[in-house]
Amino acid sequence: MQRPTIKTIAQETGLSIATVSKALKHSPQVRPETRAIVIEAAERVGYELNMHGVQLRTGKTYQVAAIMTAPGPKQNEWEGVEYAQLLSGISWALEDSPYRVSLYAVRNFEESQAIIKQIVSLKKADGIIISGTRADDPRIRTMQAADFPFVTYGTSVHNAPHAYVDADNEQMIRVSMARLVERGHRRIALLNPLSDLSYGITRFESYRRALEVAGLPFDPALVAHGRLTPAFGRENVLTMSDLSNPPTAYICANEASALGAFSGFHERGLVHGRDAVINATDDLNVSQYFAPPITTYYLPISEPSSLLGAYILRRMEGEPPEALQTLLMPKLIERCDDRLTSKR
Amino acid sequence: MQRPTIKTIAQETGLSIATVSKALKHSPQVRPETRAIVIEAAERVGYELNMHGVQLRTGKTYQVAAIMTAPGPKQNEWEGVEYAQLLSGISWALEDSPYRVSLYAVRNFEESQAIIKQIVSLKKADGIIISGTRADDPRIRTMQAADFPFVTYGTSVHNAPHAYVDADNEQMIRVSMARLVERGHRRIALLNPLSDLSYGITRFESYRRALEVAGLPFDPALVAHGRLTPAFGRENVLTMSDLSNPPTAYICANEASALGAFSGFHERGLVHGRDAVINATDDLNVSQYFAPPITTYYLPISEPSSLLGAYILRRMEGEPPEALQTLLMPKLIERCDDRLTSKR
DNA sequence: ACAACGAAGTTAAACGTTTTTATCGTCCAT
DNA sequence: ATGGACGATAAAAACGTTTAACTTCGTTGT
Repeated sequence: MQRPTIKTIAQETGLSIATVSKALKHSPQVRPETRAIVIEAAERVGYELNMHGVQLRTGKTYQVAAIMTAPGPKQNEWEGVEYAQLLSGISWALEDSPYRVSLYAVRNFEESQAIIKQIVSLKKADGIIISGTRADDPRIRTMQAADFPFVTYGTSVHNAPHAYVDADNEQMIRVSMARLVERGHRRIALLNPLSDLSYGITRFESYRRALEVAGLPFDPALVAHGRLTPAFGRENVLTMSDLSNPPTAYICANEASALGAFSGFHERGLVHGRDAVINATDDLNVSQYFAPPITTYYLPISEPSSLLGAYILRRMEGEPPEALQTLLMPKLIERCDDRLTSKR
Repeated sequence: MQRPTIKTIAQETGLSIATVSKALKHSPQVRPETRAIVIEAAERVGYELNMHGVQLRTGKTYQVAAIMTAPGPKQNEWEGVEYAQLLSGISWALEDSPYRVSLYAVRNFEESQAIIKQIVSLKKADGIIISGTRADDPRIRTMQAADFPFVTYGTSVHNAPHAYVDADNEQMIRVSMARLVERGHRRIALLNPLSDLSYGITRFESYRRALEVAGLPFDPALVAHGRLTPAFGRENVLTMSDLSNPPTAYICANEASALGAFSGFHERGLVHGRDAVINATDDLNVSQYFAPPITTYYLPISEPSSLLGAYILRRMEGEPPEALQTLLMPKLIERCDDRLTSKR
């Protein structure tokens, strides 16, 4: 029992394989009645398109490469956990298309660069989705130079525009800073991602501007850049709370570092709401389970992920990238008043 | 500038494409000198094997399907986050092979069943990796019936043996129960995964046996089955702590439910170490950042994930499944003494 | 009435491999 | 010298699809 091919249908209907092929893809060159016959026969024999034939003939792979930068296997840290939901969101967005998600796990930026060059030059996929963009990202230049469809999770500044999805980090920090200032905070710490990441820069710049607007001085001791692990959050709370003039609020870039910040509070005997508060950016809705629950800017990760999937499809169809750019504003969820109960 | 093929090399060397093909795959039918010439030419023209040709010819896909059961896009909960690390571990294990990880995100068990049937019957992959196994898992029967290579993350009881990797849940619960009993606990709650999951059953049975060994009564009110979200942990602490005879220890099946349990403690004003303690199974090393840090049975997820990758490769090579079965014992990390400071 | 045309199919080539079968020397035993 | 065996390479077919080029036939305009 061989798997049926278009040849099977051709024999079944007495037509040629060319006509069968055209009928199945709704070519206008074949009469509706003929098409009906073909479709009927296809269903009867249980025909399913064999992608390998298509791929060889057309050169298309029907694969979307998702590049996932995760820490090395030795390094077990709570980092990059949101990738799971990101990937399923993308996968679902491609569900009704012939495309599949092909996963490329890389350890660092250099590896992702190498993988992307390979995918582009060897056409191992029809489209690429990357995250962790830098302001001037060489991977983006590679893909643009080859006119290769791609979407980034995160913005960048390039001469040629590209498709992207991102949280609106500028607005988020601006709103968040204004809110804290309004609640009496004068020393606000920023726990930021690595400074070469595009959104790290955006957040930092927005932070500085917010300070200026509020007429507050900038103190470099209140800003940390690093990999957003719990360890990072913890260590920075430990050092910053030892300052002669410690911060009364910490803005954490994700929930992992916020959890670590709590751990630092516990170590130092700091009480959330009395000595200082923690705000976070959250995409897994986990900070509602912190003790106490904290105020977060919540962007359900399903939103950007399904957009990423939709955008890569449209890019592969040839749609210009200008129309495929979205900044999503996270929703403020106030779980704390965030005013300090006793002035330090 | 076309991409070079074996035809290019054939012209370059004056040999036939058949000889070139054989030379490149180290067939003994070709003289070493001839092979050297071929290899040299291949490198000179920058030849790379075109997978589409071999896929069509051989019928192999060089894809490993990873089935990932994640909650629907609407449902943003901290669940399944360990998939990210699981997937990268698998991806890295396949790195030096020609195989790639193809991702299939499904919403529930039924969907995963349908997808697997499709992959098997349409040969959309050469191997499958699944998780969330049930004691008697219809997906496993599907794959076994078709003699399709697969590895499961989680055990099952089937007449025919299959390749699997899992944590040693039986031992883990046994050790963990004995340790708590030794520290004076008489009312121990079990926050368990859904009862149709194989490891849920294993854990539950081990729990009951441990109670018997310790001479303690079984109280159904101290056992909960459910999706291991923070909400699950929280709600069960809330209801169980309201019992007239509440538990003094909670064994949580993962770190998400442990976090939720802490949230429940906070809500009820319970103090960890005084009123009750929480133990957890951890694979992301995150419970060290809880306040206070708790005792966990830690299995770095990189271990099972790289085994999964290695095993699926060996299964696809035809190795019998009996040799590809591993139970990993998590490491006990005591971050608390777990004796209650004041008898309730 | 006839060239030109268009609609609807067919033929055949092509994509890049692998693999079965055929060819051609060379060497050895008889 | 002749036949057979063997080692190394070549020729050709095949995997399933798409598509350019061609055929056929009925219709249309002059």
